[in-house]
Amino acid sequence: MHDLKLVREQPDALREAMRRRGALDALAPQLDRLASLEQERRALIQQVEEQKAARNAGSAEVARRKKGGENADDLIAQGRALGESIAALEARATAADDALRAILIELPNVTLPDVPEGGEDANVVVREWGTPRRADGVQPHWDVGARLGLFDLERGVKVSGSGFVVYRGQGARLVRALLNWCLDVHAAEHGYEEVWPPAVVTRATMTGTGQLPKFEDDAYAIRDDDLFLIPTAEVPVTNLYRDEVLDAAQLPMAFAAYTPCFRREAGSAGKDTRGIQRVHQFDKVELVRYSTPEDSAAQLELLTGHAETLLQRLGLPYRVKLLAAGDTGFSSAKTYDLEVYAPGVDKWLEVSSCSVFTDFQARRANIRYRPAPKDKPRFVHTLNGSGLALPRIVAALLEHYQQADGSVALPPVLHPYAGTDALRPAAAAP
RNA sequence: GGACAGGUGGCCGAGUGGUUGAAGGCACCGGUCUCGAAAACCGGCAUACCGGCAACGGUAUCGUGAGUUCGAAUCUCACCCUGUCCGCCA
Repeated sequence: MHDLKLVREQPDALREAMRRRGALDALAPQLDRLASLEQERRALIQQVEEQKAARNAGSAEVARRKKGGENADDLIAQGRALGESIAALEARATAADDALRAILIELPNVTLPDVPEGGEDANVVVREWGTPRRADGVQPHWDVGARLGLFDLERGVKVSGSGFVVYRGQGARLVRALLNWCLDVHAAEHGYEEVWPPAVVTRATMTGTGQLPKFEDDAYAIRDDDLFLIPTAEVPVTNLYRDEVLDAAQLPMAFAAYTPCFRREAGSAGKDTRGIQRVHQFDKVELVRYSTPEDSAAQLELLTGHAETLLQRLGLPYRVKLLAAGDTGFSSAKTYDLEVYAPGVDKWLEVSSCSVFTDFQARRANIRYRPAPKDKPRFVHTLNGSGLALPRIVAALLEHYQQADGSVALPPVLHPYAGTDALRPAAAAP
């Protein structure tokens, strides 16, 4: 959500930001409307407040006269007339305000200056790590998974429908191992507080981080209770401090949270869905940071580095992509995607997305901090990034570490967590 | 799910239709006093929006939303939340 002041004082900046996202054509009518609604709203508010002031003065006079035993019928009649006029004006002001907010809440964030303009084609690979394994002769992960009995796609469909996976045996253990290892590294080495939040949240919470109202179709909803299954731990964790004022000394704050993530993936049917590349429920450890505005750019680099550390320790070759404005998410001001190379499917798989949201989410969720004891509260900057998102990490491990004998070696960091140094064919699952 | 009680400023707490944005206390800030501190005393101490260069003026806010009224923290309705008891339960 943007500041109304930006709408009024720098309409060109807002327009330029939308142009850089390639969204100006689509949003130009709304931007024009925004300007006129803003003026209308202000004019109406002035009239309403003027009349309310008159009514308040009249009411005070009624009180004074009644105390003195005088008649006040004329003033009461006058007040009644004012009341009707106020109600009419107020209805118009509310309508203008609602229309204004409806547009404002669906405008994406302004990207930072160093974000390239344009769409997906303008994304920039800023660095690469490791040497991708040659794709020749590498089995895709779904074949490996089936052969080793790591997951059961058919029965996932039976139980929950298309897009749901059952991990089994060593596969289930691997998922648990990865999650525990990720959390341990972030909590013990990177200074994150571990949190275990609810996976079901209210409409207000979903709105705070920007999932609603625009993307309601993407979320699983529990309609009887107006609750939603979270698409990422970002949602409950960023909303932890909604409507609060933090002390400057508390910043930056850093949280690491594991949750299952639920996404309807409406509109992406058939797109990279083979195997476990895109599923409706997956597991992810999410990093969330709150910082001062001055510090947030540096915090994004720090956060991205924390996610990269994990990929390096897993020995998975990856690249870091700075997303162009048009490919940057609705709430984000700047995003790095981390992609690991999966030789079995011969693709770069997105396993982490690290973003700074500037004050966009903080404004929606009303998360502020006080720079110094006497200062006025300011909005914090929020950030988050995956560290890491699982199914694709599992896929990349199965493909990158495939051995000639049909087994899959595991990187040393996982041995104590997985209870083994490799995944080997076991007795076939029934 | 049922019954009762309750939600007032950073905290506690008064207030059942008319100078109540809201008594009083605590906390906090400034000052007097003091060598210094404590105590005591004096003063200050919410947020958002609108207008204004500013001084300042106005409007709104007593869980949330709607309603009654010239006027609502106070009355009505709905909803949310908290506590206690009962029921159910991993």
